[in-house]
Amino acid sequence: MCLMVTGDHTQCLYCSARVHSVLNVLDNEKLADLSTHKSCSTYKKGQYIFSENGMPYGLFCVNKGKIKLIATGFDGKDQILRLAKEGDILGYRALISGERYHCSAIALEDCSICIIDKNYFYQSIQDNFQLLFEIVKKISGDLKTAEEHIMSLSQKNLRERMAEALLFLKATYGFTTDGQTLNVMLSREEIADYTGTSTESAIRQLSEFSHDKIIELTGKKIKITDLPKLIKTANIND
Amino acid sequence: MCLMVTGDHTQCLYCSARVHSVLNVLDNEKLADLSTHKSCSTYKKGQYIFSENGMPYGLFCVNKGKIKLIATGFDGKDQILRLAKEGDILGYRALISGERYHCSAIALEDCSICIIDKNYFYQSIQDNFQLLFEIVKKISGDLKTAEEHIMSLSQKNLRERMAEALLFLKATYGFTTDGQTLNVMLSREEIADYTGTSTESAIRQLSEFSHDKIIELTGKKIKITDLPKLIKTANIND
DNA sequence: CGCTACCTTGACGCGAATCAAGCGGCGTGG
DNA sequence: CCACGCCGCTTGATTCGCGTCAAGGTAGCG
Repeated sequence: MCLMVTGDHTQCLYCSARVHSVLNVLDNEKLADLSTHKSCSTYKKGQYIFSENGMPYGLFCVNKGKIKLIATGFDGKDQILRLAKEGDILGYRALISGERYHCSAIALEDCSICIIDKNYFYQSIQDNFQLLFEIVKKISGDLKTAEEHIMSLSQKNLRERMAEALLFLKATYGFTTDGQTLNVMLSREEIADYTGTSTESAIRQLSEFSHDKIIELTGKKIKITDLPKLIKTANIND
Repeated sequence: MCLMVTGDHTQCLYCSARVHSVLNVLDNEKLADLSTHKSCSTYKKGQYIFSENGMPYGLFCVNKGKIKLIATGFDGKDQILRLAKEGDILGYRALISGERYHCSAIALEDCSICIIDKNYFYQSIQDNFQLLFEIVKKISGDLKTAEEHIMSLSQKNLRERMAEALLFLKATYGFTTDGQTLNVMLSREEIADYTGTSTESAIRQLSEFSHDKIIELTGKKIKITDLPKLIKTANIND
């Protein structure tokens, strides 16, 4: 049987993001049932999907669009903690641990997102070892990423961290069709918020990379012209 | 029936650390069975329990002692990522995600630790939703802690981070019987490795706290004499 | 009793934050 | 259609926190 992936995301079975999702471990029958326990929304660029300190009421499942997860410091400066794209789930950490959100999710571009009912989700993971196991692996990956970020922030200088940040963006969103340009448009401030620096320093570092012929900058587009040199600059050991 | 907690940790049923462990969700029968699928070891202070890049062969379960989890930077400087104590499990992240260890575990003092067979562990989490769920909650907590650490490193100055570090040690290991002295002895270098600074700067900051009458230093003992002021210094929002 | 590992303090220099000012693009309203 | 204003980008000047280097003290251990 050939699966009809029509892109009708109200029907999980036909969701275009299905193959990239941890929910793909569910069989067709369960996916069809899932569709009856969720609602769909769209979010404009810049809109909050959920907010720090809010209580989760469901699991977010990204059908389309890019999202940043941020925490805001006491002085108002943001830190980008994670990035998400289609097929990703959001809000699983708070849902699993039964806590409030400790960060906010904001749309980086117009998004289409489904919300799976909380109780249905709890029931699903109890009935389905594979589903919970996939989610644990996801959280484990996030933990590893976070701890690598800790290493980076505590031991590396700005130049190395910025190189890592660009490589992280590449790993997360990939390139556009030209095979060199990062497939995501972030403001300089957002790049700084991931890297853990000021906007001005981020700008200076990017323009230094540009002078070093490692990248090319055109507005918010970033083209990586010398990937080996960028990797070398990042000083990654493992 | 009254449980015999004799402290014989070769029998999980009677392990003194049981009540603090995620494994406590198992019933008596399962705990008894667990004892037949594990081995016990002791580790001297400073000894490696597992190493970065090693393959996990089982789940470590701490019966006694304190442990640091560290990652070593390319310049040889360590970063303390997590701390563990009796009742804690170790090595679950790599085991779940099926990867190599991305950090090393080192005994901060003489330890007694059991190793649960890997395949038995996999079988246990498949047969027992509650066990896996407890472990997910544990990893979720670790992720939250790690992301708070990221915030701290990227936005706070040394004074705030050091205050946070002392509060973290208090939250993890608590006080000794006097109700003020941290129940853990770390070298200045280890404190620096958690805080993300140099040994010299850590020493200077601790001695500044001492002058400010926030703490009292006696060798490696740290007595928190003004907890409210320490909390205020840490600038914690949530 | 001496060696080694850890702790402590001082001096210095650099990386990056901060402050300030000018530029450019885009959307809105006259 | 053009002018205005706002927001993001960029660059320069200045400051300063903290890392690094150096030297000396102290405590524990064989």
